[in-house]
Amino acid sequence: MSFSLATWNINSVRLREPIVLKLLQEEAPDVLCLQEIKSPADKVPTQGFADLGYTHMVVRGQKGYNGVAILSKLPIRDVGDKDFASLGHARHVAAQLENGTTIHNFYVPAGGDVPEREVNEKFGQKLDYLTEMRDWFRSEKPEKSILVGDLNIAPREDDVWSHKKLLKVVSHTPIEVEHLAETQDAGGWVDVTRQDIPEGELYSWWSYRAKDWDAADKGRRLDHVWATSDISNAGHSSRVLRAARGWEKPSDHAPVFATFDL
DNA sequence: ATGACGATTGAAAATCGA
Repeated sequence: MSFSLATWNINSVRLREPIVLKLLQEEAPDVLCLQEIKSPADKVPTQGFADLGYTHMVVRGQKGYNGVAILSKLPIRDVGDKDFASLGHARHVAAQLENGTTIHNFYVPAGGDVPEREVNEKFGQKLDYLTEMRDWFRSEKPEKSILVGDLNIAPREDDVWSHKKLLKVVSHTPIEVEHLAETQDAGGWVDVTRQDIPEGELYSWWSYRAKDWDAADKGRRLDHVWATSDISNAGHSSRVLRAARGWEKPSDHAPVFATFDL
């Protein structure tokens, strides 16, 4: 079988229900992983999604902050969550398709402003979150798995608009990139987006503060699609739907897509 | 320097995002 998947930091699923529906109508991924839904589970608007065929949902909600959800046209089974770094936040949930593929949906902490754990507790929490992800994957040895989400790190030089200018900016500092690489290595994860699009500038997030985000194009690739090496060759057709950043009342993130033949 | 904004809570201004 073949299924398509998208990951999107939606920045409030209730406020942006109209553009979620637009994405489902126009792009029709089989599975949509959302982050920053900023809603308790029982307040997520599900009727419109169900009307479009997305009758399955696995969700971890939280009032006001964070929150992740997996919407699916295909049957999915809730296979749990982990509270890495013991933050008490809803930042991870996993679901399994009937063919045995596990999908992890992550919202890694942003990490605050200053990239030093001594002066900024949030930065330390971000690093700790990644370290605990790493240790978990070392012990779990994931197989037949896909990991998506807003990992809040742009690892490569061509994942940011200016490598030099962002070296000391949280999301692109060497220590964060190192932590992400260790996490990726621990699970044997392959970056499917960069497997498909190995060359060139590629972003999935543009700040709300830019006067003209499209013209300035000062973006970062914070949103990722990974797969374990046993199935990474089944991944293809990766793309970023940049147009969604320009939709009515947009999220500051654009959705990232991939298709898997499994 | 992108910090020029936007969402949430709670009912104004603070907090968070990255």
